[in-house]
Amino acid sequence: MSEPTTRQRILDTALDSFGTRGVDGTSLDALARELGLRKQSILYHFKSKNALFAAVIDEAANRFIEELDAVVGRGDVWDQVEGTVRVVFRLAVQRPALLGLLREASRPGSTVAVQLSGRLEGHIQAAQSSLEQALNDGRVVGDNARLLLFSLYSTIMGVATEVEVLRAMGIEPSLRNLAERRTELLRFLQEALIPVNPT
Amino acid sequence: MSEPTTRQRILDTALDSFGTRGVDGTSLDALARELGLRKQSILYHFKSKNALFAAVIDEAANRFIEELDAVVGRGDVWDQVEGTVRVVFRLAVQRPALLGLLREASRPGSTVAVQLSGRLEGHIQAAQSSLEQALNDGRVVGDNARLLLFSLYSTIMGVATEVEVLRAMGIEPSLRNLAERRTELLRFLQEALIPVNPT
DNA sequence: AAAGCTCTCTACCAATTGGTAGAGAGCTTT
DNA sequence: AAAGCTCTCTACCAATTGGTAGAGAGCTTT
Repeated sequence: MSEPTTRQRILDTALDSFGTRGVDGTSLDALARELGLRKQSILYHFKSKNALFAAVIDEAANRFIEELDAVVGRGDVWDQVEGTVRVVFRLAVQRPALLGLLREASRPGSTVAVQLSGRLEGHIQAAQSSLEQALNDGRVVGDNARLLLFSLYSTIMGVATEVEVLRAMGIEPSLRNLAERRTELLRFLQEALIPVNPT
Repeated sequence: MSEPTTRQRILDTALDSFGTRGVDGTSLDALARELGLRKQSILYHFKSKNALFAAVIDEAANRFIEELDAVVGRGDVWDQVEGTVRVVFRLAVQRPALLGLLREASRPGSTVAVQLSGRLEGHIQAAQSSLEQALNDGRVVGDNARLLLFSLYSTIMGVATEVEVLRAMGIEPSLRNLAERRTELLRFLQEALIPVNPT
């Protein structure tokens, strides 16, 4: 376990801060303070705040892809959905800022959205064609693979991310009810996806 | 049709700007410029930027409730789901900033989240007990009304809001494919909610 | 007509923002 | 040991931020 480089430390801390307080809500001075550095040292490693943001997005994409690759890609479509839910829920506990950053980056009109989607393109394509196949074989219910994938993404990310909505509904997010939430989500998705009479 | 008051004009413009560029991304000077005023006039009507934000959240809650009341509340659970989808999709076209603001306000750690959820409490309660009833009667499939409502919310808001994700999947959001997206969402939700053999 | 209220303005301000210039410490290469 | 490279620092800076103080125009109430 070698010491992380300063550059890597900056990326890590920036990911957490950007993902929780937002990019606009994070000043370079505050970030540097957190790192025990001066802002000018950050600007040595990244030529501007925007360049840092772009690098953080790449970093987040890498982490996300890394997590997904470990679980998704093998097995039936349903195994893949289940694996994705498992990954996303684990991240919601271990690294909530990562999901927060994805949320920030996918805000309408975001400048880094294109960059991020480029990084995830392969995974999106793979998921889509896997879903397409399952639709043709009748292993999954639906008309349009792309739109179905979009609904799946929205549901999973929303359920894992919208903790304030959860609070508004009188459920304090906790580790104790996390498993229950995940089970209910999986039940919901299974109901939506899996045909009753498999042919 | 009477002239709107300056106060109302500020609320309207602030809602649009906060909802699209974010609160941090909107300076009082920029807002005033858009209104043809000086920032000090805004600060006359609202004692601070934060007070303005709070008022905008209330305004957004009112508009949202108003839209929902016009469609939801009568008919079966499914009619209510369908009505909600219709309302949210209409807003996504006519007033995207309103949905953007809800998104901004429900960010994890948001200070106004409590305020907003207070305003929507009645509606959440009504939806929940309506869903509870339907679960008991077997008109809807599921275990837990609250968590089911949470899944529904996540799916509907996500599908209506995540336009950048849609782009990442190769679908340019347009009015032309909006109807298709809504139909697919409704099909997905129906599959998830409505039992195959109604007893 | 005088007094008061509503509202927008000009004139400022301290703090914070992202960013530049360049010094200098310490290690590595010649 | 000299020269060069990597890295962090101090010293600044112009622009922008949310906000205060208070003048004054115009309408309404007395």
